[in-house]
Amino acid sequence: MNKRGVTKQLHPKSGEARKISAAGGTREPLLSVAVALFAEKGFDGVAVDEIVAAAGVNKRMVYHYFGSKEGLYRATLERVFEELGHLEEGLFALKSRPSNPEQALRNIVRTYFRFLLDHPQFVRLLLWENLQYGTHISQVTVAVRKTPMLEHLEGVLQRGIRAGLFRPRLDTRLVLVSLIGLCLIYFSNRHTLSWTVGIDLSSPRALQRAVRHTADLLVAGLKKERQIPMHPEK
Amino acid sequence: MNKRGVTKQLHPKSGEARKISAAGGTREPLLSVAVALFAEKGFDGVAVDEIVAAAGVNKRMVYHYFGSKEGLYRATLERVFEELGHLEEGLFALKSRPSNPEQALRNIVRTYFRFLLDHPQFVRLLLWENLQYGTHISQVTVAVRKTPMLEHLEGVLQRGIRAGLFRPRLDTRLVLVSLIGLCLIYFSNRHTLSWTVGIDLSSPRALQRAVRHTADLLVAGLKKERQIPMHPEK
Amino acid sequence: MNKRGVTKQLHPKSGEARKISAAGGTREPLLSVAVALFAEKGFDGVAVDEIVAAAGVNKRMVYHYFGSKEGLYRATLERVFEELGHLEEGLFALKSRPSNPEQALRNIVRTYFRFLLDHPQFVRLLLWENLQYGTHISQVTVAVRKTPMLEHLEGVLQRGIRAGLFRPRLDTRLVLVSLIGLCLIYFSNRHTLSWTVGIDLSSPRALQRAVRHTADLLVAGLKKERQIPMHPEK
Amino acid sequence: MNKRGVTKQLHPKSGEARKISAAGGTREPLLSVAVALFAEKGFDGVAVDEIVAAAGVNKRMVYHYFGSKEGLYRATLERVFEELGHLEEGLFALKSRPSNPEQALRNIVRTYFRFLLDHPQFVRLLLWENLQYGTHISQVTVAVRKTPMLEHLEGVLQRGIRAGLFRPRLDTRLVLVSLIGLCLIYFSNRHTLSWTVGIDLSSPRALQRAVRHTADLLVAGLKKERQIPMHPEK
DNA sequence: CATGAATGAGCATTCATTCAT
DNA sequence: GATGAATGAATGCTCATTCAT
Repeated sequence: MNKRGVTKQLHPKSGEARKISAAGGTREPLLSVAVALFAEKGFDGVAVDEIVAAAGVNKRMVYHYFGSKEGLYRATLERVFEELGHLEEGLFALKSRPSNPEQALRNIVRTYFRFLLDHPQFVRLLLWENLQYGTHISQVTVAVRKTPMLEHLEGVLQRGIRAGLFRPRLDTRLVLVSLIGLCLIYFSNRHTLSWTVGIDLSSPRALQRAVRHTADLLVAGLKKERQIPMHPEK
Repeated sequence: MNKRGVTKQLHPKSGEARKISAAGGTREPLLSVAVALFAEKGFDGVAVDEIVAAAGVNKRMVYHYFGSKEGLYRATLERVFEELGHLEEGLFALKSRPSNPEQALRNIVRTYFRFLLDHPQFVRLLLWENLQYGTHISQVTVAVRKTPMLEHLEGVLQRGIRAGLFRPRLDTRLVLVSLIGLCLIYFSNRHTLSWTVGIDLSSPRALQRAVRHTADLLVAGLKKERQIPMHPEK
Repeated sequence: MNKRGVTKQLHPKSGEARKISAAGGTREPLLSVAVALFAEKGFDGVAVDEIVAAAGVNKRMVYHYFGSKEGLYRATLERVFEELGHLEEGLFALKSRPSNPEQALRNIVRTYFRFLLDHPQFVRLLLWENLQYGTHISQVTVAVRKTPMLEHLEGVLQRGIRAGLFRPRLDTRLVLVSLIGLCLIYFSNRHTLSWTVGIDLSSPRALQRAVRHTADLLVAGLKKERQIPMHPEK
Repeated sequence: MNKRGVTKQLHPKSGEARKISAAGGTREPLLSVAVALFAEKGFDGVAVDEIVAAAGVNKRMVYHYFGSKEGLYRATLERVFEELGHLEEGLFALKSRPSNPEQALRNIVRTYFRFLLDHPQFVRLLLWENLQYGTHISQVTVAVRKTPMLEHLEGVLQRGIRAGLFRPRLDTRLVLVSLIGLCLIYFSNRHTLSWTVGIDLSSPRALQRAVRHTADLLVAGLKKERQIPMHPEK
């Protein structure tokens, strides 16, 4: 009762040994390939066929495990956003090593840079998602979670303020946004910046300079002005 | 990038007839619709059919004028970057000349925020492009040009440094990157920030606070430290 | 900008001459093939690929002309229901040849049988449609039209009633339903009838007997009872 | 319908309980669901996934018990035709025995109408089958059997003929076909008739009228003509 | 008996592009 | 310059069926 009377041929693969997946290894390959490809080309830029081909998996499995291309994409976001845990780990290292507020702030900057550098797929998926108005990520429960960085930063700022080092009345969330913006820009706009601003960040040295510059800027930017009031600015 | 590498733009051929039909032709509607759609959905997210339908133009015209979908996309980038050029020149020539360095810097921040707010299509196209590693924009001659803002900022910084207000040895390009990052983050990552940081920028008030915060941070961040070294930190 | 970098090959057909369709003959082949296939297998039983293959037409054309498989199906219904016009023609022949009511009725039965016999695709599509609760046909404007047969039958019945031949108070519509039922059953249930009732209608002779039987039954069924009780007539 | 969360009831496993669970096993749910779905949408219109989801049964069971989708379909036909057999026997054994031929005939019509009304699934499966040229039913042994109604009708007709009430030389099989056609048309073509003839049978009253009309027509149609040949027709 | 994972072919539909006029 | 018809290769998704356990 095949639609057009085509005689069904037996699965030709039944003879050969299955390649890698011994027991149930098709979900994982799919997911890890999806992470790579979606990060690289975005949701619209990737074909399901591409993914299954790269994963060496039957196309049907995407729908078996994830329901749809979008389901797979959501699973991808979920998986990658768990990497924020890595940022937490870096954070833990920061916390356990108590330092003065300025050093703590510099450490945060370094940690952020390192995280962005180490997780390019996270960075790119984040940017794709924002360009799509967060449509998909809003359906991923894992992602909707305040970053622990906020709490940490709050502590650092408070200490700095109490020590008379930082300006009072700092809004921690705005500071964090600025911090993120200062770091992320080097990754999110790398390509256009290299033309319009003439800066290239492919070399480790250039990156190091950027980190130092960023930390200097941020630290100074939060500090209390202790100028001997001689210039009537402001 | 073209299927067969054909570059083909036939462009204004028959000299005299072009001037007239340029106004009410089909090239213009195509281009302005393309700007809107490509900005909204990215290159892969838009179908040529969508564009021609919205422009009320025959599909063939895309290939007539632009050679390919990608050609149209490049023309889109070119168009938008051109507009940017005019805008920038106008903005800085008039606005920020007569103030002291700090005010000038604050002006730049305000201007940048306003620009990002007023030109979401430009912002989005820029972000799409970066996610595609600048593949398309590298073929657009117009775009490969230093932003006039760099020169303007250079002037402001120099004046500030000479006045003893800003730190010496500032790398203008890094400062500009920071400036852009500080402003752009509110637009490029608006959606994920609202979750992870808990900040929402849809209200004008929130945006105003963000602008002031950003300007404060940047100005302070560039200032010379005048602290009386009396605190035993570190 | 091909998704996977597949090199595009030139249309291999550009060399050969186009088969049949010189100017614009792809809509017609599609439609006539669709009539045959949909009648044969029903909407769900036919693949679009089947249709385009049989019509020797590119698949895209289905969507170009009809929008969807369902659109093509609707066009099919529309086309086939126009064949009801043929029934009208037969009807016209009947009208122009005035006869007594009984003969007129017998003629209608014959006409109906002939129509059903001559338009098997119409019959089958009618049945498929009814099994789908008339979902598709309700969207075809042409079809929603009272059959002219109703009017004709009304005339015949009235004449018969006035002549004292037929029973008064006959509901023309119910009579028409019965007429249709009496004829259609030989076509709609041919296959199961051959088993459960043991009747086969493949031979012309068997069909002829069925027609006579049906006409006899119907004519007698409408007649006034004139029985003089108890008299052995004839 | 559930993608991964198939409801999976684990069934009574422990050996001895099996004899009992034969009654409430997985074959039965499959079959009864199949009857409903195949009747509703036809063979091509139903997906195996649909059936197993509705039955809450693992897909494999279809192939375990029935070998294929078509096997399940055949089992469906078998099941429904079996029920029909029991029903018919009961119906005619009891109901129509003690009446005079005319009343017996009217009883048959009423009974048939009621049967069609009460067993829409049977009716629809019959129609689907006919549209597929009886391909599947020909492989169902149970179904290939003369309906007991034929015998019953034969008796009624003979009694009527002997009583001088019905015309002699009536072909019982053709009469049965007419009877079926007269009744079935109201169900098989309900949807198109409502348009072309303008008759609607959704109300019980309309149906009652149809039944009376049909019985009148059939009874009269079989009666001996007793007209006094006095009308100069033709 | 029962299950969930797996399969290859096929599904309706859409893509960017080109042709004839 | 402009149009609508045409094209082949995909697109996301579903099909009936089978495998290992």
